[in-house]
This record gives sequence, C-alpha cells and structure tokens, in this order.
Amino acid sequence: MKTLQLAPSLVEQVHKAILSDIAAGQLPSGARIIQEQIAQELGVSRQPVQQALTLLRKEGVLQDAPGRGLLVAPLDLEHVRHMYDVRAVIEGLAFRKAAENANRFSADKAAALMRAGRKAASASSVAAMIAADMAFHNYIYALSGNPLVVPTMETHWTQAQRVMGQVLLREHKPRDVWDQHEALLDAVASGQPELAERLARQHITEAAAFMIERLKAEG
Amino acid sequence: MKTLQLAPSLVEQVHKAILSDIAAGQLPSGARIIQEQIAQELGVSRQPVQQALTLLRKEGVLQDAPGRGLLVAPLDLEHVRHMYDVRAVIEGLAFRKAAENANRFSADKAAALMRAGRKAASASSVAAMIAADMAFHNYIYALSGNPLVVPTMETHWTQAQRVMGQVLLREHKPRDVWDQHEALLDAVASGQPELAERLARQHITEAAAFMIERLKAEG
DNA sequence: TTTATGAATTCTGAATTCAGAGTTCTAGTA
DNA sequence: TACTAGAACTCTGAATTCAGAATTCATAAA
Repeated sequence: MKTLQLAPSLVEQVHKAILSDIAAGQLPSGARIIQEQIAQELGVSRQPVQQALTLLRKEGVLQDAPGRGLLVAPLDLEHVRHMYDVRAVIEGLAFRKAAENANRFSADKAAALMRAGRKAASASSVAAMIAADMAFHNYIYALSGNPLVVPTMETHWTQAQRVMGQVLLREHKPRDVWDQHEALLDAVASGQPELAERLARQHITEAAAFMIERLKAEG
Repeated sequence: MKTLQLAPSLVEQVHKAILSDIAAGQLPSGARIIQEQIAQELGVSRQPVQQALTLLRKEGVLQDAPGRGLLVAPLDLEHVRHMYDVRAVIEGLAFRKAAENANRFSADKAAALMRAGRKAASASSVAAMIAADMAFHNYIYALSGNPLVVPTMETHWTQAQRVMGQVLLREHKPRDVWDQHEALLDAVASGQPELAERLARQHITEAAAFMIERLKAEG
C-alpha cells in the first residue's frame, strides 16, 4: 500500500500561483502586492495569502515597502548579477558532489537529457529550452546527494527563469549551452570533482555575462 | 537622517523564541509542537504562531507529522553535514566578495567584533558566543555587497544555531574560532579574494568536522 | 482478554472580524 | 496659486471564530 500524498495547503497553492505570475510577467518588478486583491482573485481569504506572502518575502522575491506593504523585488542588473554569483557557487557544490558520486551516474538518463536539450535548442522553443535546462540541473542536484541544494536554489531559480524568459523571448538564435553541459557531464561521469566544480562555476559565470549583456541591450 | 528600524512583528518574535527554545534544548528533537500551547505561553494568538511555524517548517527545523501536526526535526548527522557543505560555499562567496570590497573595510568595526568575540569566548557564555559569531559573519555579508547572501543563508543559520547550541552546551572548553576569524579579516582587509574564499571554506569545513564529531560523541 | 466500533476530544487550516498605522484627498488659508 | 491641517480611506497585523479531520478513549462483542 503506497502512502497517498496529502493535498497541498492553500498556502502552498497561493505561493505557487504568485510565483508563476511573477515569472510570467503578470506581476512586473515593482508592482504593489495587495493581500485583499490577491485573495479575491484566487478566491480564498486573506489568511493563507498573508502566510504565502511572508514566505515570499523571506525568499527575497518580494520586499518590504514600509508603509505600503510589499512589492515585487526589482530585477535590476545588479540583482541579477548577485543572483548568478550565488548560483555559481551552489552549482559548483552540486557538480562537485555529483562527481564524487560518479558511481551512481546514469549514462542513459544523461543521454536522454542531452537529447531533449539539443532538440529544444534546435526547435527554438523558449519554454522547452528552459524546461530542459532545469531538468539537466535538477538531475545533478539529485545526484549530488545533498537534499538542501534544491530548496536553497529554489528562489534563485525563479529569478533565473524570469531572466531567461525575458532574454530568450527576443533572441532569434539563442546561444547553445549544450556543449558546455556535455563537458560538465563528462567531468561528473569520470569522477573529477575539482574539474566539475570549476567548469560549473565557469558555466554559470558565462551564462550570467551573456544574460546581463542582453538585458543591458534592451534596457 | 537615518532610517529608523521598524519593530519586529509578532511573527518574527515567535520565530525567534521557538528557535532559541530549540537551541537551548527546551524543545528536544521529536517534541510535538502544539500551536495553542505555544500561543498561550507567549501570550499571543495562534495566528502569528501559525505563521512562524510554517516558516520554521520551510527552514527544516520542524517537520510534518501527518495527523498530529508538527514536531521538532531530528538533528541527524547527514543533514548537518549537508548544511555545512552549503554554508561553506556561500561563506566562500561572501568572503571573496568582501575582499574585493576591501576599500569599504572598517578596521574599527572589525576590531570591535573581534573584541566581542574574544570576550564571549573567555566568558564561556553560549548565547554570547553564538551572537558574536553571527555578528562577525553578518558583517562580512554586508561587506560582500550581495544582498542575496543573507536570505540564502538564513535557513542554514537557524540550523547552525541549533547545532552550536547543542554542542556548546556541554563543552566546558569550547574551541576558539577567533584566531581563524582574525586571519579571515586580514585576508579581507588586504584585498585577497582568492585567499579569503579558500580560508572561509576551510573555516566552515573545520567547524563542521568539529561539530559533527561532538554530535556523534553524545549520540 | 482481546478486538472492533463509535463517540468525544484535540488540533489544525481557513474565514471573519477588529484595531491601528499610513496614505491620499479635500478644503481652507496665506 | 501653493501649502498645510485634518478627515476619510486603505491596507496590514493580529485576534477570534468556525469547520473539518485525526486521534484517543470507552464500551461492547467475540
């Protein structure tokens, strides 16, 4: 008999709903967040909304606007830079640990991820590209064996998604990261922690430079 | 005109109170958490307590016990190890960035932090030692110029506090980290990012080894 | 004596209500 | 017309209330 999963509480649902609204651009940077309004739109009381908001604030997605509640944290260049700085070191950790667990590496799974990524890249589907990228990194997180990586990265991923969405939308020929991903997988599969960490940090740093460049271009 | 800090909300106060109860051993691992009870003890309604609890659960300090609410998460060694792994790389980032901002380094502030830390260490006050340690690291976070470090570390700090409390409680002669802290400050003050990062990671890794050793000893 | 059934209790998530702080709008004055 | 005082409004944090789900306890039957 398998344990049945308990229904997600309203708090979690509201949390997710707000987050995806932000990622999709419904709630742009600097937008004011009014509890009552959100509660009405989602058809719940202010109570679960308030809890979700304190969560989001702790996560840095929202920020205090003393006297007028909360607003969506701005996605300015500095912020993006900082986000990628944090991401770089955590990805470094994840890849290093994953390489230490090379024995649990699955060549099949890795090949499937690569195929999906290359296909999305050639099809120029923004949503598919983001999904493939996330799937790739999530596989590494799992392989790292550190269950804290995912929650720690969660916030930064929502930001990263925001950035990628923003940038990829107007790129006709987005840069292909899958050669880098392949090199990373090689380092992991062959059990080279130091190399994997270095490559991972480099990978993210380059991605950051690219994204920031493009964001600057469009203003 | 300097911005005046707003009073901490009840949620934050409750959060802090529960955390220190756990760190102090009042609420041991596995203890059941009853909202009503906590609310009465602290003289507030269940509302802020509930919010604080959802926060604590997100942070991993409490865990779901389906059907009977929440309980204090056990402090297992693997978890602590993972927490320190994450902390090590983020501290590395913070110290590296801080060293890059050596021009904003304040010798006065640093000296004050060192004094407070050494004093707490010699006085063998657990609470003061934890507070001094946090103050030291928070100074570096601020100096790093990356506002995402603090929220990213928050979760891990709550765990770290718990571990330190647990260990320091029964150490008569706790290990003195302030020589290491001094070396770290030197690296930052003299603007050596690489060195600062390396030392920081080493510092945390050693702390982890020490804490895990002691935790293992008491079982 | 052990097991099963159902009532009572306990506890939580969520809704509703209340009070206070801040902002905005309006009117009056210089 | 520009500025200030004050009323009205908006929004939040917190308290209280409500409803439902799970556990525990008591009782009856095998």
